[in-house]
Amino acid sequence: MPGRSPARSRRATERKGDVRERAILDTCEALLAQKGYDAMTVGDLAQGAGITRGALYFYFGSKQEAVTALVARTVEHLWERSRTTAQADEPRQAIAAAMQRTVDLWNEHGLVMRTAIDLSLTVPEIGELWSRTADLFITAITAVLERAGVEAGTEPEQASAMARALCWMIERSFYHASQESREELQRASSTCEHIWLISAGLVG
Amino acid sequence: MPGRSPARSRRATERKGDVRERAILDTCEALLAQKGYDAMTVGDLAQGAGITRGALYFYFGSKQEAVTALVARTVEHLWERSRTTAQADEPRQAIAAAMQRTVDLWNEHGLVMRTAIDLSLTVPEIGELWSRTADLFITAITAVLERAGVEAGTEPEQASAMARALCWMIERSFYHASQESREELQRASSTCEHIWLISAGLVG
DNA sequence: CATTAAAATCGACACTGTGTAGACTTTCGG
DNA sequence: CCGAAAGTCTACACAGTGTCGATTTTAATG
Repeated sequence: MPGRSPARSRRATERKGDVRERAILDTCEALLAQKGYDAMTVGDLAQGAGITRGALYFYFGSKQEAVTALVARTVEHLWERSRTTAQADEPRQAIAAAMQRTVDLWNEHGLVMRTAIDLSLTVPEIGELWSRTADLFITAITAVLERAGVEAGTEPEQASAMARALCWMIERSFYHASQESREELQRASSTCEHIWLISAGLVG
Repeated sequence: MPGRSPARSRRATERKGDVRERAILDTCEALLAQKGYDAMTVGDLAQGAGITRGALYFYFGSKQEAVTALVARTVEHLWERSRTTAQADEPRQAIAAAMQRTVDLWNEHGLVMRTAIDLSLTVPEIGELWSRTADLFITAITAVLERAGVEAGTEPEQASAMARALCWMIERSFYHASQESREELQRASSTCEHIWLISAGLVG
């Protein structure tokens, strides 16, 4: 890997490699949509980026590494957004807002997110990224539940564990729905929101 | 594939191939646990079953086919059980019983079930098997919700859609928990049961 | 602007796993 | 006991992977 992780500080001119690297990730995303992870070959990736396999290995050590980088790019963008978004105070509003943001997220990045989920078992790096992302959500849900009056704590029927289950519910529902259509995603969102509200004791 | 699906009727002597086929599937299950799907090779499979690769291709056309057969075997066993299990009338009891059965299922077959879920995207055959299994659960959950007074119908806040979301919640929660430990699975079950009860309006 | 070290690229090679073909052996019903 | 079906093996052709050393391009610098 070239000029990677450590604070890339201010750089005068953009290295040619940076452009290529982006091209590779873009190609990766496109191929993932076209043929899926398994069918996608390192050769395809290189060809799509306009270089040979040999050259591609200069950037990424394997298909997995490339996809991991793609997931990292997407997930960072996702963290960015969640950091800069205001949190509502009133639970009902907070829930509605969170669900809407999540729908947007899946509409934009559904493909990469599904890929991340699929690979989080087999590629530890991706597993780590995704689990950190999930933790963000779980923490947020926990906070809302507690503010709505659900007992705090980590026992099976307290806020933390419930938040985890709700998070998985949303993940899986969106995973499936986002494969179908935007409408389906919207419907899934409504259902999940409803269950979340009930679980928070905000609907009777 | 040799003497497969169609009613195997009563057979005088068991074909040698039937034994071998079972051996292959058993080996497959063991290898899945040891090294996981990706790392498992057709050669490993053959070796584990005491034959050469060439011979293995007599039984299954590929690694995927073998795993599909393993999933089919497990899932059939699962359907069998759900068919012969009595359904309780009282919703609270029905929910508790269903959750307990599901815990048992995951304790026994967690590995294969996780594999099935992972591969249901990439292997259409497995996707079909698993989606049919999920439908069984969704139907059952729907019935319980309706008996508990949740409005019937397929709109996002009616029984059917809610059942689907709850099913995904359980699937995903169990998927993760069953990787950890039996205790974790039991705790996840409690949490899911709690949310199911609340969603059915039976607690609160 | 000539130099030069780093960055980027290429083609060829060795390796591993897949799936197929054809020949050989075992099993077992008639 | 004989012949067909069932089961097995070895050998091969092929795909994709990852590595290596040689070569070309880039861009900072004196």
